[in-house]
Amino acid sequence: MNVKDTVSIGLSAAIVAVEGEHPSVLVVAHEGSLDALPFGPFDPVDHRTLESGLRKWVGEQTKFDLGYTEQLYTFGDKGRHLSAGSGGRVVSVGYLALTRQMREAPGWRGWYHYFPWEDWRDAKPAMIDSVILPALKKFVKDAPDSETAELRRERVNVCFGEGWDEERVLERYELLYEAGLVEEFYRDSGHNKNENKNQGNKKGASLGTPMLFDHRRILATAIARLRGKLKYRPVVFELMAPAFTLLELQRAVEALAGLRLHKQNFRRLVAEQGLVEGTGKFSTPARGRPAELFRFRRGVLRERPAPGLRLGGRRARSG
Amino acid sequence: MNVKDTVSIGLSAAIVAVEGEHPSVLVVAHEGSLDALPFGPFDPVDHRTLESGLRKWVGEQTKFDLGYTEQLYTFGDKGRHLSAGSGGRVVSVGYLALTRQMREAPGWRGWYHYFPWEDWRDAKPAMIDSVILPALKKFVKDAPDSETAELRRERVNVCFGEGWDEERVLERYELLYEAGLVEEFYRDSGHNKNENKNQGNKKGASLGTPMLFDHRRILATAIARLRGKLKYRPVVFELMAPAFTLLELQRAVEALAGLRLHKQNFRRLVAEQGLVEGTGKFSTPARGRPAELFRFRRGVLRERPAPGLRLGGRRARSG
DNA sequence: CACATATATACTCGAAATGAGTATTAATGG
DNA sequence: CCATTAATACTCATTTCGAGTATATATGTG
Repeated sequence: MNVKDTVSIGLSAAIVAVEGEHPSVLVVAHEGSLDALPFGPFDPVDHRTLESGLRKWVGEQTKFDLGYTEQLYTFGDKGRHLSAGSGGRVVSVGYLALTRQMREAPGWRGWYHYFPWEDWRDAKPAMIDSVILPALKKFVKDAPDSETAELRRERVNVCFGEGWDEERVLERYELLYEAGLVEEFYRDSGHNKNENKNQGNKKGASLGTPMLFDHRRILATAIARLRGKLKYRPVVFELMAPAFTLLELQRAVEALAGLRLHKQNFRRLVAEQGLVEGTGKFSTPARGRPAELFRFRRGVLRERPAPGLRLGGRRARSG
Repeated sequence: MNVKDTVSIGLSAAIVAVEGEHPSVLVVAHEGSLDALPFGPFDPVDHRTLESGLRKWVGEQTKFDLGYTEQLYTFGDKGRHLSAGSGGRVVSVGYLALTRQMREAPGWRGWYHYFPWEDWRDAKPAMIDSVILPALKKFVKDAPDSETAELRRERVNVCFGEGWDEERVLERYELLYEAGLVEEFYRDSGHNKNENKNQGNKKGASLGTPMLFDHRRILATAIARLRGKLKYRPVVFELMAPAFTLLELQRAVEALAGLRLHKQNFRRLVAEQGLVEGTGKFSTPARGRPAELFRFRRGVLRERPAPGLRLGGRRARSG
């Protein structure tokens, strides 16, 4: 068997935590100073399942125990993984993992560094109108034929047009990739950045912080999945301390969704869903009225078919 | 490199079509006469992406054009997939694929053969009360400790208790598997069926038709995913002929969801969403008033963020 | 032809969920 | 006492949903 015919399997994990208003992902330092997700090869001899292989590698590299984990997607695109010329084909399986222990591990980095266009909490990110849309317009115009142009136009509209859908993180990243707006595109294709006409950014700087291999794509998948899951599964609580105020809970959800929510309605929702129960204790804030501390009510899982926080209320800051 | 160290990648597909009221999946005959999903190797040299590899061999083997495809899950469990003595490890990537051409290919089989408890269109399947729930009650009672019992009770309630959630196909299958109610459990564990006390079915017959390896699990994943997707993505149309009546569309959705829908509301929904447009032509039924033929409006994709058929209306037959 | 049958299509109506407020209360620091 | 910060209570119009009733248009039968 030729080395070039072999397939090896890479396992990568997007390990997510939220500290206050900042959703973060654990990254490891790497060659070329590129951020990378903790990853390693799957060893068919040592590892009984894909997930146990992942846990082993992550444990060795980060000293972290993974709690909740979920398989995301398996990527096998030619040319998307290799930068060094080692030859064999790599198929990579991505995982999402949630944890609340953030400790003082040095590797945590806010995920909006990698996806600055995904944070709409304060306002629509200016870069969308100033950089992204003009460049994508060019991408549509430069399509080889009118059919491709129409397809591209539709994608641009779905991804960045009217009605922001916070779940389409992956679709947006893929579109930006294909349009040559993220660094990884040039690395993967071997083209020089300045050759590309679609380049919307004059200075040659790409959008967001790039990552090693296809790790940014995996992270995009993780964020998309997590944002979707929030709505019908009480996953936020995996990221919260055992006791929290309702505002802290709301801030965490907002951080993950990249949106502001209507405070009163958020509370109504949480109360009606029976997701939490009061502890009788209260927060001691520096200023302002103390809020009651709540804990997650495990019972919901028994009662409700789909307990989650269907967001919806996209609103300007009101509290 | 030792042969035993190599990993090969298998691609399996749940290829789904709907004929009238019957949702079907393409299965291939196999050793031991067990039904199996079509399975093909991923070729790292020929195939640019996993999905293109899938399309290629499905096209070669079945002469079918896949429309919509979606990756489901990647399994790598040791011993769970025996690659006929060749020794190497197989990691299998499962896909859901939709097609409308059913032709006279012999391999189509209704998916409720494999999951008879999932079809609630006529009524709640009697086997749930007569066989499943008693057996699961026993499964709860036989738990090694009270904590496990409580967990099992919760799962039973979520899966088969009040409020049927048609999307939990995989959860239900996994529960039945663990409770020893499906054939695959005995095959995988090597236990004799009659040893098991949890066996709720006196005759020793298991629930539903078993499949090769973990293919029934993959199919359960496919059905669950498809049922979920129906609600926010216009995937049904991938399964419909180019022109169809609204009742045909409704029947197809009902077949997939395993539920009856309220006819008038279904029409209202379809109309409001702008999912279809009339063709001006009419059906010519044997009896009854002819219905207008509709076609899918591709434009929705441009206009709506999440066009789908959020079902909801679980109702007795009314038309 | 009248009529049973099967289906399509239109319209109604109350209940619940949603989105966006206003108003009031409880704490703190100066 | 008052400005600030946040919690909490309550209101209200709009939309969506579930479940009907009513009527229209075809066929084939006695």
